[in-house]
Amino acid sequence: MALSGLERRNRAGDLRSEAICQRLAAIVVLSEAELDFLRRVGSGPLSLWAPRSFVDQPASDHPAPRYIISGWAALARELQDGRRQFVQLLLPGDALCPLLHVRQPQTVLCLSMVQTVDGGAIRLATQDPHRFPGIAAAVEMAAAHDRALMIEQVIRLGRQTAYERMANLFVELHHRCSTVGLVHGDGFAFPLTQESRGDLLGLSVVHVNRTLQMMRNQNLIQLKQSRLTLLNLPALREAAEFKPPQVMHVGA
Amino acid sequence: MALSGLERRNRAGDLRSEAICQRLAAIVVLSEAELDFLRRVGSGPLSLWAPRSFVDQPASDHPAPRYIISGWAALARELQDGRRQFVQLLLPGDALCPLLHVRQPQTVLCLSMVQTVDGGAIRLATQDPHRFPGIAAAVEMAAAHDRALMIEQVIRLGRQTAYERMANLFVELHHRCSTVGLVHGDGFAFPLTQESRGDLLGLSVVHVNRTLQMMRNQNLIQLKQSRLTLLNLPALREAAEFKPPQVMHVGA
DNA sequence: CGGAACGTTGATAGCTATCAATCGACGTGG
DNA sequence: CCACGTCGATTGATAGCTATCAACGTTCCG
Repeated sequence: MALSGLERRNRAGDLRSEAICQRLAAIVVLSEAELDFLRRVGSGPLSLWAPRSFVDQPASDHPAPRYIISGWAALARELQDGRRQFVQLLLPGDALCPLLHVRQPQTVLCLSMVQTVDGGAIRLATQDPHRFPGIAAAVEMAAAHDRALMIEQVIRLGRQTAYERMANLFVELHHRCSTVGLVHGDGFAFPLTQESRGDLLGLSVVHVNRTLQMMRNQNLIQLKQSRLTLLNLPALREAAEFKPPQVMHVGA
Repeated sequence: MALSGLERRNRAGDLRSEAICQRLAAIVVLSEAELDFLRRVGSGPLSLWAPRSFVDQPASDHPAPRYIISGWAALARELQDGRRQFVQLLLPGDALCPLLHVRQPQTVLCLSMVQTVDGGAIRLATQDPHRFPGIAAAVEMAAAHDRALMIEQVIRLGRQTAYERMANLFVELHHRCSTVGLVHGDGFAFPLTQESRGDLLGLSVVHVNRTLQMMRNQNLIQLKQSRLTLLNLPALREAAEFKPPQVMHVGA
């Protein structure tokens, strides 16, 4: 069937904004007008980054945030002797502006092909809470949610064993992917190499591999062709001691 | 000399708010009116917590933040089997509202006697950026600064050795204490037991002790009677690979 | 076919945890 | 005043988790 130019644009925007809409709508109920607004964000110009590329930091002190439409990235830090640590993973629907306001030697590294859209409009919406109460609240709470996830990362690295860390990570990612509609049958695309997983969990590549084998042998997971399936979510949750951070709904 | 009631109140407020004023003024230049405003915050009612006590979480979804006037606390998380991890330390001048908007099993544990004041007025000031541009900007950037410190915590726990972690922590604390005027001659009050240090750095008590001995034997630090002195700050910085996160000054 | 990237496996070393015991400081009650 | 218990710091011995080194297999691609 034929679509007018406007309809096609909106359709494309729909698809592109899907992750953003789902992420924010999972936090606060958004009005139809607000969803429309977010869909228009998705019809703006796209940016593309190749796997392994670094997202260049804008020179401006107050850059507009960008939002990930598809693909995975990581906020990474490298030590002088080459050791590397990922601070957090950035998934579709997440904002890509982690260095805001502070100068620190972090970089944003793309782990797969990454598509982003400019989030300047979303920032403007947050500054007009009268017109976009839902968006304003959701963006604020999404930041609190991200903070809660960083706390999880601290717990993992500080007090959990390799096995627990990995289980915890898998459950967290399942939850996050599920929020933005990327999970199908408890499986989801998982574009991390074992080296990346090591950098995220503070482990060596070799140990990542061995821990993974253990979970495979216990029939807890299946991982092939960059697709991770959690075969026994309850057991993984138990081992991980992971509870998804629950955002509280704010009145007014 | 005699002081009027008002003057005395302001003097007391002065002293009490000192950490808050210094913390925020270190980020953004504050006008005299804004400093006065913060001093009045300090003359409000105090709350006291004993060492080892937990700060009870307010039932409200949107509680007013509290600010630490004196003493140290920690945002802590306990695992089911008793393992404990501190996520971040809370020092004088820091806001004491780390669980905002998200339900997670964290607690705030006082590591020494802690005095706080109600920060409701400060939150109101941040919502009136026209009247208090400096305070609004400073509070926002202080949050970004806290986030940068949590990133440091991730790096420590993920990729640094016990020795590096401890050096990094000491340098960070020196920097933070220095910002709020608590450092005298490269030494500052350090109310953490070795167990607390372990919970913060993801180490066992025994290993904390041994690492500490090593640093003592190298004449890098001196720690007695709950007072930590950094004898060789450059060497510690080198070992820690710590760069204090620099807040960027935002235009308008 | 060669090479690069990634995954896998074995052997070894090393860092850190755990267990246990001792010591000093402190406060309390007899 | 002293015995006692508690808390924190310290030390030694041992175990265990994880890193490192090295080699090999697999897949993919030019």
